[in-house]
Amino acid sequence: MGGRRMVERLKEKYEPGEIEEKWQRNWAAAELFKVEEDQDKPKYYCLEMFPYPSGKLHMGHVRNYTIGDVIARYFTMGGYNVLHPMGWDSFGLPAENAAIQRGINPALWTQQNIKLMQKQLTQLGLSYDWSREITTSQQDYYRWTQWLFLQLYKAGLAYKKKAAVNWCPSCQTVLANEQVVNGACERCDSEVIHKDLEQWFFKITAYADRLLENLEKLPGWPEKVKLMQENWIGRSEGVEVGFPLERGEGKVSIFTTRPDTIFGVTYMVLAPEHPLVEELLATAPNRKELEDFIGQVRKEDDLTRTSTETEKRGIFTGSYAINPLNGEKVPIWLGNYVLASYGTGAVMAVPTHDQRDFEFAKKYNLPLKVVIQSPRGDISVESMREAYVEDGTLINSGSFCGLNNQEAIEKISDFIEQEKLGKRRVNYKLRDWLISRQRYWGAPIPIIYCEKCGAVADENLPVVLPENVAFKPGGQSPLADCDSFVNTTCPTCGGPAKRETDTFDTFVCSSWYFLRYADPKNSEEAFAREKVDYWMGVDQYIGGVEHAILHLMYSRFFTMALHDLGLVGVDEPFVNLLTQGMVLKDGAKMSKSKGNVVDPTYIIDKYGADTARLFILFAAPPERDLEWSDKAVEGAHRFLNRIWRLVADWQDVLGSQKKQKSGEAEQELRRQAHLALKKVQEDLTDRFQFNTAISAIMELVNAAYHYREQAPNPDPTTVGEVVELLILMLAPFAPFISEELWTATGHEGSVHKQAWPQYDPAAIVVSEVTVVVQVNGKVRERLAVAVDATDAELEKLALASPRVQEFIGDKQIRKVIVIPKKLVNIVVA
RNA sequence: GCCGAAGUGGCGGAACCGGCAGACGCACUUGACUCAAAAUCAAGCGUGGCAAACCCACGUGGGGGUUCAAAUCCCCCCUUCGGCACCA
Repeated sequence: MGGRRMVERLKEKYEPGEIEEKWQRNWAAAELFKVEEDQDKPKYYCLEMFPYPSGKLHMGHVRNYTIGDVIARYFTMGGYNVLHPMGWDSFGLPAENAAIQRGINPALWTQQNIKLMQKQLTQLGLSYDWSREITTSQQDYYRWTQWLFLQLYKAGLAYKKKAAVNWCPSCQTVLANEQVVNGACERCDSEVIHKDLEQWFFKITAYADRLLENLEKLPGWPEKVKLMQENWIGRSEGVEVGFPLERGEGKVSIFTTRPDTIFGVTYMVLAPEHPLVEELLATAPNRKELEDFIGQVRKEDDLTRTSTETEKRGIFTGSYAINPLNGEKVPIWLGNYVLASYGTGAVMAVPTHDQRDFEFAKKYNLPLKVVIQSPRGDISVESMREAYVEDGTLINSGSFCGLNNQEAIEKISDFIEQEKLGKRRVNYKLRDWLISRQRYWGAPIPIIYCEKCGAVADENLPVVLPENVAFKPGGQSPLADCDSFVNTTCPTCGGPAKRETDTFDTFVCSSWYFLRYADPKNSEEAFAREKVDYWMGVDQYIGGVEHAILHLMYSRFFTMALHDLGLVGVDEPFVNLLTQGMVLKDGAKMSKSKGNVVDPTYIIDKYGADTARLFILFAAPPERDLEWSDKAVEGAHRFLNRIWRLVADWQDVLGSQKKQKSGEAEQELRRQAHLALKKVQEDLTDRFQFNTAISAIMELVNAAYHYREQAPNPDPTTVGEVVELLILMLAPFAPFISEELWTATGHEGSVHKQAWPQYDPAAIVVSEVTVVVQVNGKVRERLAVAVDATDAELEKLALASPRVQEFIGDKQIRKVIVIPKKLVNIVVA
């Protein structure tokens, strides 16, 4: 405990506005939260997902950053060297829209917004090391985004190809699969259409297996998020089998996870986009009908096309293939329910054991053949109402008859491979990540197209985004029209060449920002490996669950790829992940359109940041959704007032030299303080239960008020210790008032640089406990008993109670269960 | 349709490994202070029974089960939220 010095009296009233502004200034001047690598302390990297600088902080941000701040401050007090940075994910459409609609320069608009938000974050009392601030739209950052892209490009992990891609007509750009939600753009909700375009991709599928397997190495991630990623990657094992065409040389390759049902194939279905279709059309007698069908299906939008609700439709092509396992002739159909983009774009159809095939076969009167019999033996074509998809025994399957179908999957796969009919294959739902965007406000893709040399990497970085461009209301990217940008020379041959005019998806920028924080000012390289290796991985990452797939999977991919290139030591970026719940008002997410938005600035102005923080931490556990309540905010404010008055009241006692007797009341108060400390510590260490930690502090304050009532002459030693502990444990939650009270109680230095206090186990010890006595499981008596009472003594005491005897009456005692220090249960019959 | 999470007072929530259900806060009621109100302090506050209780019964979405003992474990069902959605 530091020495006390004479201090000014605290004002009677708690006035957060004044003190919060004062400490904002003092902390900034003292660079209180600046960190450097330090080999003598354990490091702790605490990170919250950085925001898009919209210019206005919303409650979701407040919650996200408050949670992170409590963790950062708690670990700092716990002796860790804590990295707690903040920055801006500042490329993106809103800046460009502002330019188009209001003629504002996007860079300037972004810069202004950043200023506004910085101020709001500072007001919240967040302990960021602002010297590490990064802005993804600035050259000193995006040149390294470009550089990292080139490293992936050279490693064969970035490529350009023509493909049917998602196009948002409103945003006027392509989208990654992950950005399409129910057939609509995740940003603006417009219906997404398909376009055949040449686009840049990252080969994330090369990491599909690792992204999946590594999930097991992430025990600190919520199961929910891991499951979502697992489903998104969508790994399935099966075999790819070639069905030779009846006429001609070709064959139709299909992918199936159910090779055990291959003897039950009665037809096959191709996607209308399948490359073989054109060939089949040439010889088809019903060519016109087929073309009509294809035209119809292709016209349908994605949502209808892929909905389970949509009726399955198909048409026979007139051609046949041969089932290579039994030589049967199999008609080839086209169908709207087969996806060109998954597997081979063609399926074998087993209507008896696949529900989709069953429905299709029933509709078009295609034959059915049972090849798996249920253990009850009741499966027959005649009695079937739906496909039989359970396990069973193989029938009608040549030499494989009699096998259990699970075994048959292996045996038939082996056979297919031996006979070279096909081979085992793993398929993924995951597609490569489409990273190019037809927008202006993003990092330019550093590629130059030369007529002689083709696509050439531009190593002369940064490729600067030109500032003076014309924004047109049409919504098209102005980069393509910017001649001074487009026209350049080829780095290889020096001849005339043109630049790529697409920019990166902003998710590319945010896939490595956590690495840059380790070395944010480096102008020679993206980051020094030793600095990144010191700070990585992120010990605690905090953000909204809406990034469960997008940002969190892209960042994992990036980290793995950079690890393989030898640029970073870790291959997983985030060790522990906390996904915080939403902030609701009237049961719904706060949104402008619903008119239920509560402005954080308004709350801070009215009650102070400490109140806002305390409310948001207290109202619900962090993972759960939080319902906003004006009344509960006032409750949080009332609590801080209560602490303020207590300390103000006791200021005289603290300064007093008078020794008072330390009696039972003092001992009890001390016990409460150390109990609270233990509870807060446990709640912050094991799991981030801020709500119960705060309730423990509230109980301590209640106990202190109780003591004040009881003891007209409070003991300065006890009061001093209790107040000191109270302020220390409040510090991570409500940093401003804690700092003010810390100073006002005569301490030197910042409360936020103090070591977390250790609770005194001796202070917590009690001599007596209350033991509950039950008769047949119902509580009938409570006894005050010595803590060290033996089981036998407890039983004796319980039976001696007249009340207990009353309930036992003349019944026989069957059993007595004794749980030391807790309970005695007497079982009677 | 499939996968996952959650259902506890008037409300937000607590209850760690099966051991006193409802901590803490909000709302509400009462008392003190005040001419009065607000603020503050103190006390009460699951439902039903009773004049009342320190008494009794019931009570953690519903139904069953395991156990001396279940909010907690098992089975079935209902509701809400989230994710995926013809992935062969």
